[in-house]
Amino acid sequence: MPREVAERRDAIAAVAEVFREHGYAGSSLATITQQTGLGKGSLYHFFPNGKQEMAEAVLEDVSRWFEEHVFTALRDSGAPARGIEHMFKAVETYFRSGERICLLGAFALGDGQEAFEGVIHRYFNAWTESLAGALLRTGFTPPKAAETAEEVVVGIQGALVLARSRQDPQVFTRTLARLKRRIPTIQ
Amino acid sequence: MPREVAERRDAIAAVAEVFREHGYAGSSLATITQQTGLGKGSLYHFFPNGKQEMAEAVLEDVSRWFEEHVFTALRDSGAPARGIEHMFKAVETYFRSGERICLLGAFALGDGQEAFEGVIHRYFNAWTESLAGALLRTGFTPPKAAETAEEVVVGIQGALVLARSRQDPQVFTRTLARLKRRIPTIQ
DNA sequence: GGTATTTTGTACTGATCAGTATATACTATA
DNA sequence: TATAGTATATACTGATCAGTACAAAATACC
Repeated sequence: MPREVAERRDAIAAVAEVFREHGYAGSSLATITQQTGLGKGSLYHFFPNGKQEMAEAVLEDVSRWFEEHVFTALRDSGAPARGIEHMFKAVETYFRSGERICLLGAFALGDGQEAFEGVIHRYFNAWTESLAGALLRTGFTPPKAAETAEEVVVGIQGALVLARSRQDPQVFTRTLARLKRRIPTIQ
Repeated sequence: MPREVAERRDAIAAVAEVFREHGYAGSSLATITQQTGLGKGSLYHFFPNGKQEMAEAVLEDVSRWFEEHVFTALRDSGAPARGIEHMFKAVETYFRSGERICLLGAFALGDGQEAFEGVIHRYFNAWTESLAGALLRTGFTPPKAAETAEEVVVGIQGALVLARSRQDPQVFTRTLARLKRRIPTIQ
C-alpha cells in the first residue's frame, strides 16, 4: 500500500514546515498528513508519542542544526571573527533572508511554551553565550561582549517578527547589516 | 442563573489573557470559559461570530490602546522628545517589564497569522512610522529616523521573545535602556 | 526466491472541538 | 410592579480531534 518509503529525517523536515506555518496547536494531525503526504501510519511509526514527539523532534533538529552550523564556529577559539561572520551568513541563509520564521521563537511566544521550554531555553542560551565568547575573543570587554551578543540575538528575533508582521523580508536583511556594523572587529 | 453581569469591555480583557497564555488555536472555548469565568452564553452574546471575533476584538483593543497611549504622543508635533520618552515608559509598563508578551507579535509568528494580518500590519506600521516621525522632528535625518525607528521596534519585539525564551524579564529592561541610549535627543 | 523487518493505508475509538438553541435570570425604566 | 432589553446557563449538534489497531505492502537480507 505505501507509495514511497521515507526516513525519519525527511519526516522531521516535512513536519517542521507544517509547524512553521500553523504553529503547534494549529497543526492538526489531518493538516500534517495532508501537507507532508505522510499517512498516520508513517507518522506514528516515526513518532510513537504523537504530536508532542513530532514537535520535540523538530525543535531538537533545529537546535542541532544551529549547534553544528553556527554555535560550533562561534566556539572555535582560533578564529572568532570568522566564526561571527559565518554566523551572519548562516542565519541569513537559514531564515531565507527574512521569509522564514524562527520556530523556537514562535514556540516561545505561542502555545507549546511550557511543554518545550527546556529546548527553547537551551537554544537561546547556547546562542547568546557562544556569541558572547567569540566577541570576547575579538577584543570586547566581558560586559560589552555580553551586551552585544544579547543585542544581536534580540535583533535577529525581533527582525523576524517585524518582517513577518509587515510582510517585508527586507526588515531582516537591513537589521543583519546594521547588527554587523555594531561589531567593528569583523569586515 | 447568572452569577454576575459583565460588560463586553471586561470580556475582551479576560479573553486577551487566555490568548496571551495559549495562543489562538491553543485557546479552546472550554479553556476560555474556564479561565475567564464567562459561560458560552455570555461569550457568544458579546462575540456572535465566535472565536474569530474574540481574537479580532482583542487585537483591536490592544491596537487602540497603543494608538491612544503611545502613537498619539509620538505624533504630537510639539514635543517629539517627550513623546519618545513617554513611549518607553508606556512600553515598559504595558509589557510588565518583560513578563508580558506582545499579542500582535505572537499572532504574527503563530497560527492566526493570515486571519489577522490586517490588524497586525497596521499596528506595526503605525508604530514604526509614528516613531520615525518623532525622531525626524528631534533632528534625525530621514534615513536615520527610519532606521532608528525600525531598530527600536525590532529591539522591543526581539527582547520580548528572548525574555520569554530565557525566562529572564531583565533582557527586556536592559534592551529598553540600550535602545534609549541610541537616541541622544532624549534624556 | 523466501523470510524478517520496516513502512504505510485505513478503519475505528472516545474525547473534544466550535457553534446553536432556548429557557431563565438579571437590570433598567417607567 | 410590569415590561423590555440584556445577560447567562445548559443541553445539544455534527465535525474534528489525537491516538490505536492491524493488515498489507515495500524493502532488506540471506
